[in-house]
Amino acid sequence: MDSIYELARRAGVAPSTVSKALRDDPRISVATRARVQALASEAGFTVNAAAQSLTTRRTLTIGVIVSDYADPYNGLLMRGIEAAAMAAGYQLLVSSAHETGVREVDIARTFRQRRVDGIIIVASHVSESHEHLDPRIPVVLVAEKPALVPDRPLVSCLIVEDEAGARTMTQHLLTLGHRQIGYVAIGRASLASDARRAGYEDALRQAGIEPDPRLVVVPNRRDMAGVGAEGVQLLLPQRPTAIFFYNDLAAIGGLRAVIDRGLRVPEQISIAGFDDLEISQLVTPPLTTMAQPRLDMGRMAAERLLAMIGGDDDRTPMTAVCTLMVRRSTAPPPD
Amino acid sequence: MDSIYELARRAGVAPSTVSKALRDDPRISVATRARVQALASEAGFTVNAAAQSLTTRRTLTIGVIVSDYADPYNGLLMRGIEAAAMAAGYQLLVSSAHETGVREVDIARTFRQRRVDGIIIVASHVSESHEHLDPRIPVVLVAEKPALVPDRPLVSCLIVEDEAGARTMTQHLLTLGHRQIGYVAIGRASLASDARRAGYEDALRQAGIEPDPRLVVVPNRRDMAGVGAEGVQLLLPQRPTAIFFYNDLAAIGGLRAVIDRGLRVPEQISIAGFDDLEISQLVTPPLTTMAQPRLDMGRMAAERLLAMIGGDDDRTPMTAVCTLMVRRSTAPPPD
DNA sequence: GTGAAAGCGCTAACAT
DNA sequence: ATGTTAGCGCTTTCAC
Repeated sequence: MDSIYELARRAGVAPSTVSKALRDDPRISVATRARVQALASEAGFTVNAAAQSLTTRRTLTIGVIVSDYADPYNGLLMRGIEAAAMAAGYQLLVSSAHETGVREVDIARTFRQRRVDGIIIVASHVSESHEHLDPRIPVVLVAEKPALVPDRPLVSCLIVEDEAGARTMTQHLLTLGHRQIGYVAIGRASLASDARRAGYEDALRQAGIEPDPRLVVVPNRRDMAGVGAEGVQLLLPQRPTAIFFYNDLAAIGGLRAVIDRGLRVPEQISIAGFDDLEISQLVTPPLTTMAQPRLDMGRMAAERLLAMIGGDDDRTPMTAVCTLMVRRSTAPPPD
Repeated sequence: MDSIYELARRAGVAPSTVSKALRDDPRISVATRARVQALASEAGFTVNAAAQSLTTRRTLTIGVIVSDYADPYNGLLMRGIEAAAMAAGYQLLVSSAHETGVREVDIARTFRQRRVDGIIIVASHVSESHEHLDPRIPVVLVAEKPALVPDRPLVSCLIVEDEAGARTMTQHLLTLGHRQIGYVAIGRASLASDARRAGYEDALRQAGIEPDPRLVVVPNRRDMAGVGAEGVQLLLPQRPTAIFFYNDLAAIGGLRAVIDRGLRVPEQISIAGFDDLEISQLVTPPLTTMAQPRLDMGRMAAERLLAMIGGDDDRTPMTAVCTLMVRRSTAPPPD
């Protein structure tokens, strides 16, 4: 029993009738629909999706490229994407672009081969991957810079307000009285890191402070916690009273390093991050950070993609608004 | 250009020749193989996976059921699974069983419908899900109790040494001199939590201490950090000098709660977890915990599944050995 | 070394 | 309300 023909035989109807009945097509009488469905579930029969999509030309599959499964930033995003996708009857084919640059091309190729109905690229330093993608299928880029998003049909993006968020955070630190504020960027080319730095410098200038380039460091370490630790090491000689890190993971690594040097947070030095990971409110002291509505972002991305799959081509970038979460890692500077 | 027929026409050969050429079948001359492949990549052509799997009866797809994308426990596991799967040319169709119990049936159904070649169920309190699965396709259960794993063909499992790990951890605390050791379990039925409790009690008995039921608490909160916090609240009146938590997330929540009550860790109270999440070495103080080789576990699970897909039916449970990571959250009790 | 033909399991027109 | 037929795009015998 693994085709509709067999079921049709058993039910004493035509295959096409079974096909329709199984999809609850109203052209089939309620009675036979029920009968066929009962027979199917009794026999544990499910239509073969491959055969189905061969005729319908839709796979009901969304390809998701995620930077790394182990990056806690992605979790809620995935949850949001899945929620919206599932609600619309779509499944997720997931691939991570973890490290390996080469692999992106492969991912793109597999997605093509599988004829996914659309693609979501999450939080990538993977920006180039969409260049390998089939231009006929819709793509949504999450947390990508508009500058990197080609303005072409079926390509949409969701922007995080990095610059504005960083400005807000820096203003928070300025308001507390800090004047020596460091920024820890990340090494590999990251427009998000650049944008956050721009917001940081902008806030300083608005406050009449000329940004001191020695207060901006770009660690070489590849892991985020390492970036934070190295950032602290590079920055401490400049005697900052507050350090703003590219993201929470770096901030938590930095926090660890600062504490290990015997400094007290926030009494002697303030620490701030960006992202608001679930863990950030649990570290000691709880981290002041900019929250990103990641669950909603995932949902928005998936919904936009579904709209594009449905034929809509609204490409206006979506925007995720960040919210300042003031916790205990920031306080006025020591006198 | 979206079928092999068109390509065949352009190449001036038969479709079946293209089919073979594209798969590098040695029966086709090197010359035509090269020509066809060149033509294909030039035209951006890829074979339709649906059509392909309709004939071959393989989808090269592994269905993965993961408890929750946002659970940091799963990240490395997924990474391991993907690494092994990709290496063998398989893709991952991922679904989370986040909360909603009902959904498992749906996931099972979609996996059936899509004819995935095998299924990996990760870290589930989702244990019943395999009951809905097609008995003809291989399944690997990760971090499941053998007791819950039906002994039937094509069902394999990877066991975490919960009891032994918990015993080791408790012995560590005993060795430090603790006598009043609390255990924070989790509310929802969890054999892992039960097993860890058993190991904990066993170690106590071995040390000549009769386990005190009042030192074991089962919080009601649903989120892990909340479980930890509530556990602390329930346990503190019993004046434990050390608390062993079901897992790291709970331990970190508990750590937060203990510190918020003005207690110093580890000077006044020791804290221990289980799992060794990436974050656990970054909290303050860094957490003493049992490490699970999660990356390898993922890899092992996938490799076993691939073996089963390949026809092997070795069902002997695989075992993940845990390692004690002594960090700064544990120390001798105060006098 | 290459080709012709049948069939994988389904859906979509088009009958009836 | 149901049945017939012709594909969807591929692989697989089996011929040549």
